[in-house]
Amino acid sequence: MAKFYITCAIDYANSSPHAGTAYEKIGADAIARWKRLQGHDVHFLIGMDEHSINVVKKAEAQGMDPEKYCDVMEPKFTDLWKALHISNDDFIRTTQKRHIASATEFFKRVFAKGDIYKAKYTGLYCIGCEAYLKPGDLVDGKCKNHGTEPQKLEEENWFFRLSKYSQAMVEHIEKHPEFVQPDVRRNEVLNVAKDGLEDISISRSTFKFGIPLTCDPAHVMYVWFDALVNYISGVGFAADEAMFAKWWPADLHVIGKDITRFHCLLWPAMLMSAGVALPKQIWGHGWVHYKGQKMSKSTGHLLDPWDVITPHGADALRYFMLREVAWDRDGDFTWEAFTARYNADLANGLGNLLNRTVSMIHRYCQGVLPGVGEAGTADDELKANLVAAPLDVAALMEKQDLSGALERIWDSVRRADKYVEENAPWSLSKQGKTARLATVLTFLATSLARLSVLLHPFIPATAEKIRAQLGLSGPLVIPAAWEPLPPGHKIGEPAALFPRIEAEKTDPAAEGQPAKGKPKGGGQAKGPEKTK
RNA sequence: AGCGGCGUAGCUCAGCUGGUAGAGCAAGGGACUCAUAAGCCCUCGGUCUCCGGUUCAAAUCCGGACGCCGCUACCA
Repeated sequence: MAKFYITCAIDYANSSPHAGTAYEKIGADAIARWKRLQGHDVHFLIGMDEHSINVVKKAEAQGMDPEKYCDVMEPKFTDLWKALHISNDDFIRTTQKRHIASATEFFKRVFAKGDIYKAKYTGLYCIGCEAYLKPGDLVDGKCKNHGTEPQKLEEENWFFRLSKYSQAMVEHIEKHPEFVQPDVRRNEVLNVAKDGLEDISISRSTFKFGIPLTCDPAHVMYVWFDALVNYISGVGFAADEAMFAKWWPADLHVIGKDITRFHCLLWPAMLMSAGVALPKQIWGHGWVHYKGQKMSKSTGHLLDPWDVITPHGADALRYFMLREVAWDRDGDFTWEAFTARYNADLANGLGNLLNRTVSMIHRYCQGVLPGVGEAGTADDELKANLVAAPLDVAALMEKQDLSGALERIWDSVRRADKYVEENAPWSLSKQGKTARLATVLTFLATSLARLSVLLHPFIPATAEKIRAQLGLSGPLVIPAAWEPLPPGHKIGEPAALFPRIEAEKTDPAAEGQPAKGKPKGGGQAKGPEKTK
C-alpha cells in the first residue's frame, strides 16, 4: 500500500482561524480521506506557525509571553479542526522541540553548503508584512497592503543564496509539470523563476522569539525559513530516520495561492541546498470570498466558520466549500448561496432521498430488506450509474476536481430519486406486487449504501449518519461490482439529515436589522429591471 | 506598464483538437404522494461582451476594443 503524505500550510498563531483558513483544511481533508479510502497509508499534517513578530506584539499587548499566548491560541485552531472533522494525523507547532531541533539541523546543512552569508541590509520595513518593502509596494510612502508607514531599518542579516538556484528551479518546474498546480500558479512561478531569483534575508535580530542561528545566536531565523521546515520536522527530519524515510518527500503540499512563491521557489531551493528531496506536488488553491469581497484580517471582513457550523453543522460548511468553491479558483460565500445549496442539494436532494427510502422500507417491509425479487424498469440504468460512480469520482479526484466529484455523486442522487418515481413503490405496495417492491427498495438502499462511502471524504459525519440509518457497520470500502444488500438486512430509524432552512434568517450578522425586504410573492421583484 | 487569466441562460458553471449551444439551481405549468410542501415530468429562458478577419462552417482559430481579475518576492 503506497504512502501519501499531505500537508497544509501551518497557520499564523496571531489571529483566529476564519472560513478561508478552514477551506484549506477542508479541501486537504477530503483528499486525505479519499486517499485513505483508496487504501493509501496517509499522513496528514497541519499546524501552527508561531515565531512571528506579530505574535510577539499580540502577546505583549495582552501582557503574555509569546509562548503562553500561543498556548492560548492553539485550541482556537484545534477545536475548530475537530469540529470540522479534519482528520489530521499530527499537529505541529514551530515552538515544539522537535521542530526547533529539525530546523536547527536543517540550517546547519544549508550553512555547510555555503549558501548562507552575512550582509548589511537597509530598507523600509513594514511590520504588518514582516518584510522590507520594495518601491512597488509603496503608495504615498505607505505600505499598499497595510496602509501604514514603514520604518527605515538597517540590519545586518544573514542571507540565503536563493539566486544560486534560479536555473535549477526553472528546470525542475519545466521538467515536472505536476510540481506546481494548478497551471495558473505554475505559470506564475515559472515566470518569476525565469526572471531570476534574488537572495533572501533569513534572519532577524530585532527580537528574540525564534530559532537562534547556529552561526550567530544573536539572530533568529526569519519566520519563513523556519516555518517551511515544518513539513520535514513533522515527519522526523534529523530525528527519526525511519519515519522520515517512510514519509518524505511529501506527495502534496496544499497552500493558498498567495504563498506559492515561498513554497514553489524558496522551499525547493532550501531543500536542494540541504540535499533533501523535493515535494512531489504543491497545490495553490484559490480564495473564498465573503459576500463578494476578499476576506481580510485587517479589515475584519471575515466569515467565522462557527457561524455556519453552530446552526447547520460542520458538513453543511464542508459541502458548501467543496461544492461551490472550486479547488483551483476563487469562490464566494454568501448566505443566499449557502442556503440555496443547502436546501437544494443537502435537504431536498440527499437528505430527502435517504429519508424517503428508509421510511418506505419501514412502511412496506417493517424495516427489514426483503432481498432482490423481480427485475424491472430502470434497474439497469440505476445500477450502471452507481457502478460507474466510484470510477468517475476516482478519476475526478485524481485531478483534484473536488467539486466535480461532488457533482458526480449528486448525479447518482438524482438518478436514484428518479428511480423512485419510475417505480412508485407506493403503487407496487397497493397492487400487492411485493416481488418488484422488494427489488426497488433493496436497490435504493444499496444505492445509498454505496453513496455513503463516496460521500465520506467530503461530509464524513453525514456519511456515518447515512450508514447508521441504513443499518450498516464495518469498514468503508469503495464499492465496485453491484452487490445488493442481503435479505434480512435491518434498517435503522429515519431521521432528517439536513432540516430545511426556511426563512432568510441565515446571516447572523444581519440579525436585528430590518428585513431585507425580499419580496416573496409580490411578483414585482425583478420586473422593472428589464426595461431596455 | 509587463506577463497571464476571464467575460456563455436570472445565478454558478460546462462546452473551446471549429459544424449555428448544455448542466445544476432559480422561475412557470402538470401528474403523483413514499418523503424534509421534498421528489418526478414538461416549459420558459442565451445576438455565447463588442467589432473585424480566416473558413463551406466559429462560443470554439486570428486581430482589435471594452470590462473584470491574478501575478510582478514575503497576509489562508
